[in-house]
Amino acid sequence: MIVPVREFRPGAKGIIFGSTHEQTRGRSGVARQKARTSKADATRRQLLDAALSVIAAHGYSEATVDRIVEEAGVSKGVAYYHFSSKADIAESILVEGIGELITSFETIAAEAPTATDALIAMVELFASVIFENDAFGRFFVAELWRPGRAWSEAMRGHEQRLLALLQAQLERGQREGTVRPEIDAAFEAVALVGMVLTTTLYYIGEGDDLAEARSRFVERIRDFVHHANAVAP
Amino acid sequence: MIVPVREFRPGAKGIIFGSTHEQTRGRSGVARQKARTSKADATRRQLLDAALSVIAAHGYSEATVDRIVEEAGVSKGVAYYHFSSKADIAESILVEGIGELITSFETIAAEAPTATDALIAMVELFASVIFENDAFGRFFVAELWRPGRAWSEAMRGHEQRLLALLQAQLERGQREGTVRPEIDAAFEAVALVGMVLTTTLYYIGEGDDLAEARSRFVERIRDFVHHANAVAP
Amino acid sequence: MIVPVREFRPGAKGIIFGSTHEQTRGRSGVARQKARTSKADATRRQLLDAALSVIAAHGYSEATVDRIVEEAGVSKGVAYYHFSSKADIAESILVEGIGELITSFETIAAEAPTATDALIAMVELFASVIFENDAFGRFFVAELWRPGRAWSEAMRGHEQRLLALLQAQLERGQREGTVRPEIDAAFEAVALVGMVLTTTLYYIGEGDDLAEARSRFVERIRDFVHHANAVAP
Amino acid sequence: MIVPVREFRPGAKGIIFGSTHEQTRGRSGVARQKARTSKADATRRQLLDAALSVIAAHGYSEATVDRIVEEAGVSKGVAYYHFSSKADIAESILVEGIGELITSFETIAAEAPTATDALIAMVELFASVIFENDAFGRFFVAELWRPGRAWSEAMRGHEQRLLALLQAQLERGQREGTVRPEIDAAFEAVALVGMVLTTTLYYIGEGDDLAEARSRFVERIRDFVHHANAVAP
DNA sequence: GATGAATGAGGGTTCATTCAT
DNA sequence: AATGAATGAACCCTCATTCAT
Repeated sequence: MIVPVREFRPGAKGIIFGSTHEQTRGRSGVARQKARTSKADATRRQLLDAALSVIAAHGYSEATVDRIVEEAGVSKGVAYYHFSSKADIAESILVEGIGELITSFETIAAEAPTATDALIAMVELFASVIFENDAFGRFFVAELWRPGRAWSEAMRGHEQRLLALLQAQLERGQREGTVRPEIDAAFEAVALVGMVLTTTLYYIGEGDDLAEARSRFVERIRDFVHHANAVAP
Repeated sequence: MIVPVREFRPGAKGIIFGSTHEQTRGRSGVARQKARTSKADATRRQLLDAALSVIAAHGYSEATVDRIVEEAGVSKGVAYYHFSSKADIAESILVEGIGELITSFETIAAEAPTATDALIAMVELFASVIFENDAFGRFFVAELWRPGRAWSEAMRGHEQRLLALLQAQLERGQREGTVRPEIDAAFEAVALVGMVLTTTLYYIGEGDDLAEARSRFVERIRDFVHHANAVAP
Repeated sequence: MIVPVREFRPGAKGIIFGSTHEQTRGRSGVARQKARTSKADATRRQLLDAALSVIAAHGYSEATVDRIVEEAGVSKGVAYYHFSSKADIAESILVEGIGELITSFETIAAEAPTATDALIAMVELFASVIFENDAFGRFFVAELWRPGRAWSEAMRGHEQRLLALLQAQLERGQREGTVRPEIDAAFEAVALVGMVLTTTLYYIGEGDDLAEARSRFVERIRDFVHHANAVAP
Repeated sequence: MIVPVREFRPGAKGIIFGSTHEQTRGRSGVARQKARTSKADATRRQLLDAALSVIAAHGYSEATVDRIVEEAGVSKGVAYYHFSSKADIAESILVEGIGELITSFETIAAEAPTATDALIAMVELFASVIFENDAFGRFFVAELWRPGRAWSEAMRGHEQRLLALLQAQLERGQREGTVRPEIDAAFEAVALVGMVLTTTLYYIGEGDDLAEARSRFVERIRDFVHHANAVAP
């Protein structure tokens, strides 16, 4: 019995769920203000959105600040008013995005009746999110294993928490007797993330009819994960 | 009964199997000559090796030609004598590396008695290769899904062939009744590549005792793949 | 009766008449702005002036951007902020310079009472301009017949208009009965430009006392042109 | 009465008259040999021909040694065996070409019955030569007034001799009473060269039917020169 | 808060020239 | 005589970042 994924969705906000404003406080020059004006906030959000689309299209290194501010329709100066560097912009995107994922995973973990339900819901949510925001997905894969990337501790921590949440459910499943005991939960968590990410992007890249493809895709991921992990009936 | 993977290995040479020289002829300015001197060939190989290590450490964009030639111990000019651009160097690495993988996969496909044997051998070989040459693996993951990458048709073709070889064995397995019929072979092939790549790099990154870790790792990949695909007994 | 050339001179400004700023708007990255700040405009002009002097001294190919910005006393970056390339800088000079010549020629054409007056005034003005700004003259000759030059359509168009203005007066002269009817006006226009350019530069190169030399020189050009074209009395 | 130009033509040889080998001795490494082998000579000639065509097409600065040796079908090493530098190659072309012109002019000067005959013959020959070898003509114009050009004394000397030969005939014409006494012979010589060069190239550039255009063209040059210089009847 | 002109280090690439073979 | 691999100085251009206004 699968927990309906939709219910786990937090109120729409943030990068990956298409929010329009507010949320994580950066460490930028504006952070000291108790309440940012909505104008400033809108500018910040515009910059993040523009940055995400530019980075998704060309990769982090090839994305230039010029291009980002042009896409955002603001001047170059503001970018450096709201963020301390180009890396700061990019990391904000990643941290916010993964943060949302973590929040959702935590909700799922807390509410799902069984480990199996939780795992399937997590994988499905993950895949859906990437499917609907491939810009973020593309950036995520590229950075996750990019050699020499220099994101902060915060970023590393976020990655670890995301993996830990999956790993925890796998271990819970082993205790519940629904996940094969010989499985290495840490290994499996990485495998899941890698697989979801790569297959999703592959599918999107195919240029199929997305609406139709998505449900088939989620079905496949679910099936794959199920068989890979489930104790034989 | 598993076909011993080792026997499929072609004579050690080339990028990913640690060759020392010779092999694929590039399309560089020098390519028209019938037989490059071994000296020139050595220089070319030095450049490729140096480039691979630099790119693996810092990523393609951050890798500078200056750094590559310094590592190779040659002048900047030769790099452009042997290759037409920085991208050409990088692509040569990728194409040669994937080319070797393809060759090995083809051998496996031709010799393995069953689809299951072939699949396991392929995945095992793939994982082993990445495990032993993480520089190549790192470059491969980074480029495979990098947004806006501009490798040539040749590169695209190589990727497709690699996936096709896996897909073919999955389909063969379905015909042989050992791979679940509801599986989408194309989807599965992508999932396998993504999973092997990401988990391998994760493992290497952990900094464990590699020698020991490797056999456990290969075991896990094999187990995962088996359960995900095999028809329940 | 010769129309006094001086009266045709438009208000002194621009490249060839020694202006200090403003005027033609380039098609550079900054061009979309409604009104550049005078500071930015000054920088742009400094770059053009510096470029002209460097190019005049060493030729386009030998002129380096480094040298130009050094001469202009600005950083390398601004050069590319105001212009899209080295070629763009050079072409701006040419286009602005020829543009001024065209404007003057048009004024002369409109005001001169006879074709003969117009022709003499044009040639005299042309020679004077080159005489006083040999940097521009040198660049002009070099580029006008340089093989493989790749200036834009705008540049080609300007050349054509300049020649057309001369040609029109020659034809007018033929109608007025003061220019020999057997003359090919198009051919003659080219001959005039080539001759003025080459002889002027030759004279300047001689290093004579310029002030004195100039009037003798203009006299000779005028005499030469007169005899070459005039209907015998 | 015009001296038939054709008779002044020296036996076909050299750059501009389409010779096949031999002639001016360079200061290259081969110069000490009393008699170059015909093989070496052929190579040298191939290089000069290739260089001329490349330079004519792209200009001196844009012409690369690589391109020249490729066009000549020889290796890069030989180029530096036969010539000391790229500039040496280019200058050899210029010096040989102008040298032939000088020789022809001297013949004309010695044989023409009157200054008028000589002048017309010279201009006609000059125009014909450029007309038939526009590669040389293009190179000549480009270099003659190129700022910062650094050809040797030999080159300067050749230019001076060419001008001097024209100037001498103009002065002879003044003594003979056929050239207007008020003309400055030195000035006029420069004007003639500049005009012939520029109009010829203009004509060639037009892409007209060359065969037909040429005679009309020569006629115009002759007419122009005649009227510009001749004492009114 | 916001602008856009300015900076300058450094990147990829070209090319005349040299030299071992 | 000839080859072609190798050198390295320079060149054009990019771009993250700063700062006066």
